[in-house]
Amino acid sequence: MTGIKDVAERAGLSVATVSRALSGKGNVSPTSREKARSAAAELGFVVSYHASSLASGRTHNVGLVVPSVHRWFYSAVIEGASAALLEAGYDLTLYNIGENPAHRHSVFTDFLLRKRVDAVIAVSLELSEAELQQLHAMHRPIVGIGGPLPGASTIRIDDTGIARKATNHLLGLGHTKIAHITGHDAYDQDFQLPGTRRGGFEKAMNDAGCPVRPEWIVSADFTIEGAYAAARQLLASSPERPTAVFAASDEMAIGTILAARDFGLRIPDDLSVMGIDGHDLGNVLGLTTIDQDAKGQGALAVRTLLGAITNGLVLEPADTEHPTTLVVRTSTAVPRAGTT
Amino acid sequence: MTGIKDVAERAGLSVATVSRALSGKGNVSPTSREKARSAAAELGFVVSYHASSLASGRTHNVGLVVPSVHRWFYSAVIEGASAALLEAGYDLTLYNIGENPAHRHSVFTDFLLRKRVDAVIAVSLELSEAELQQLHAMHRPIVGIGGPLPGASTIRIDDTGIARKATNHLLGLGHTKIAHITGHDAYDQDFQLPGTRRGGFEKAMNDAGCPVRPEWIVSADFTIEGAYAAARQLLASSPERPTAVFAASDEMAIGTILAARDFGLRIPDDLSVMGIDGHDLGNVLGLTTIDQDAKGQGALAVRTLLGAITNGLVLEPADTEHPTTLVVRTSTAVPRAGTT
DNA sequence: CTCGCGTCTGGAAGCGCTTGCAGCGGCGTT
DNA sequence: AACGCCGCTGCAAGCGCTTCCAGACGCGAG
Repeated sequence: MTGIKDVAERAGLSVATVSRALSGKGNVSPTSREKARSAAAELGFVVSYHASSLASGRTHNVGLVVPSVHRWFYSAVIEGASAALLEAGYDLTLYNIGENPAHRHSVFTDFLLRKRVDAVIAVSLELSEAELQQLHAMHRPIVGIGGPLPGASTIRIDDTGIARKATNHLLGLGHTKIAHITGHDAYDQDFQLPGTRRGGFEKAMNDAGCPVRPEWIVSADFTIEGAYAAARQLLASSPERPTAVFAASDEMAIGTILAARDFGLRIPDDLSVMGIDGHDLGNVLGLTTIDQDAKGQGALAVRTLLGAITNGLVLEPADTEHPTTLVVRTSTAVPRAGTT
Repeated sequence: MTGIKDVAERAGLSVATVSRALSGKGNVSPTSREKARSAAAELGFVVSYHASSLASGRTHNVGLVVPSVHRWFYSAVIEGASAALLEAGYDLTLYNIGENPAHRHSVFTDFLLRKRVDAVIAVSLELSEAELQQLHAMHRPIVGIGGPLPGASTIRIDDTGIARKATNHLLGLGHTKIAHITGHDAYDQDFQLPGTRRGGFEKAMNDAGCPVRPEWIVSADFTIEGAYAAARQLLASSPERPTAVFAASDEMAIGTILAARDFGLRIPDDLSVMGIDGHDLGNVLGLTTIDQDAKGQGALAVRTLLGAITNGLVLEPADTEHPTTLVVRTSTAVPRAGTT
C-alpha cells in the first residue's frame, strides 16, 4: 500500500508539505502543490482517514441513525444525505436501530462512542433521557430530522400547518365528511407527530365549521399495510361513509386507496384521498399530497453539519423549517353530487 | 475523553495488558482481565477503532455498496446486513451509488480505497473491468449479492429455476395464456438477471407445450412505476388478453396489479399475477410470489465476511445458492371458465 | 537444587498521518 | 545597509491504540 511517504519521496518533498498540499491547509507554493498532487495521482494514493483522523481529530465520517430502512421517509433521507456526503468526500456510517432493543442500546452505548464520526444525523428518534445524554456526550454536532431533539439542531416541517393545508384542500373542494388516518400515539419512534398532524386537521375542520367525528379518526402505524387494515375498518364499519380521507402520510394514503378499491370505491369519484410526503408511488397512483422533500431534508442536514464541522465542531441549536408544496393529482376531486 | 491509558491507571495495570484483556487476544490472568473490564466499564471506555485499526489493521467496519436505497431488494439486504453487523460489533459504511456517474466513480476510486473497511458487500452491481480491479486492489474479502462478481464470493438465487417454478405454478393452475414482465436488458446494474428469469419462463412454457407470444413479453425497469406503465400497455394493446402475468419482481407484479385494476380487471378472477421477491406489500395485496429472503442474504453475506476476516482476510471465491420458497396467496387462481 | 518451560506482564516501537515549531530565504521599509 | 516580516519548508512530536520482545515468576521434572 502506498503511503504519504512514497508520495513525498516521488515528489521530492517532505511528508509535511505533501500533507499540507493534499489537504489544502497551510501554505504551500503552487509548484510544490502541483508536484504533490501529480505524484499522488500517479501512485493512486488516497489518504487513510484512520490515520488522518487519529492525528487531526477529523474522521470525515458522519453517522446516520434511523429507526428503519424500509419506510419511505427514511430511505429518502438516507438517499439525500448519502449523495451530499459523497459529494463532500465524507463517509456515511449507517446505524439502523431496528426493532431489537439490544441493538438500539448498543448503538448508543458503544457504536456512537467509538469516536468514529464527526457528526450525527438522527432521524425521527424519540430518545430516552439516557440516550440523549450519550448522544451529547460525544461532543459532536447533531442534527435531528423529523422530530424534536432537545439540545440539537433540528430540521422539521410545519406539521400542524401542512395538516391544515391538506384539510383545507379537501374542504375547498367541497368535502365536509372527511376522515383522518393518524399514526399510533406510540411514544417510541414517532413522537407527537401523529398528534400535531391530527391537531392541524381538527383545527381546519373546526375553523370551517365542520364536525370532527371521532369514529372517523382511526390510527395505524405509518405503513401501507397498517393503514390498509385501518382503512378497511373505517370504510366497512361506518354506517355513513366519509367522502374524503386525509391520511397523515403517503404510505397510509396508499393503504387507504388499496382498501377503497377493495370496497369498489372509485377514486376520486366515490372517495377523495390525500396524504403527506411526496412518495415515489404518488405519481402512479395519482395521489394528491403535500411534498415534504425528504431527500432535501437529508441533504440540508448534511450541509448544516459540514458547516459546523469546519466551524470547529460547534453547532448552535436551531430549528429550521423545511418548505413543503401541495401537489394536486387525481386522487382528490369535488365530491359527487348527493354525497355531501 | 477517556483512553486506554486511563483504564490502565485505574486498573493498576499496564496499557498493554489492558489492551490484551479487552480484546481477548493473548494471555491475561483472570484477575487482571476482570480488573481491566470493570475499570473500563466504570469509565465508560470504548476503544477507538481508528487508533485500533491503525495499529492492528482491522477496521471493524464493512462497506456496503448498493445501486440505490429505495428498491425493496436493496433495503432488505441493508437491513439484514446491518443487523448482523451490529450484532458482531461492526460498523456499516453505506455507499449508495445512485444515478450520478461521478458519485459512482468516486466510490471506487476514492472511498473504497481509504483502507477504511475490512470487507465489502456489493449488491447487484454490474462492474466495469476497471471497477472490478479497484475492488480487488483493496485486498479485502468481497461478497457479491444478486449478481455475478468475478473473483469474489457470491450469494445468489437460482434465477432460472425460480422463474420456471413460478411459471409452472401458473401452468399448474391451468393457465396457458401467460404474459411475462421482464427487466430491461440494461447492462448497467441488473445483469443478465432479466434474461435468466425470462429464460426460465420460456423454458417452462416450452416444456408445457405453450406458445410464448412475443407481444406478451414486455420489459420495464424493476420499479412499480415502470411496470405499471408497461402493464397498462400490455393490457390495453393486446387484441386478446393473457389470463396470467408473471412479473420478474414483486415490485413489477404490484405495478401490474395496479394497472389491472385500472382496466377493471379483478384479481385473480380476470387475471392472475405473480412475482418474485417476498416484498412486504405482498401480504396486503395477496400477492403470490417466490420469497427469496433478501434479509437472509444480507445476513449470510456478513457471516461469510466475518468468517473471512477472522481467517486472515482470505476468502475463497465460492458461489452460494440461497433457498427460495413459493408463497401462494390470493393473486393467482384457476383461470375463469371460457377464458382458456 | 537446578533447569526448562509456560504463563503473565510491562516497556517500547510503531501504525500513517497532522501540525506546532523553527529555520530559511526573499522582499519591502526605514 | 540593516531590519523585520512573511511565505514556504522540514523536523519531530504526537494522536490512541496493538503487539513484539524480553523479563519475572511459578512450577514440575531431572
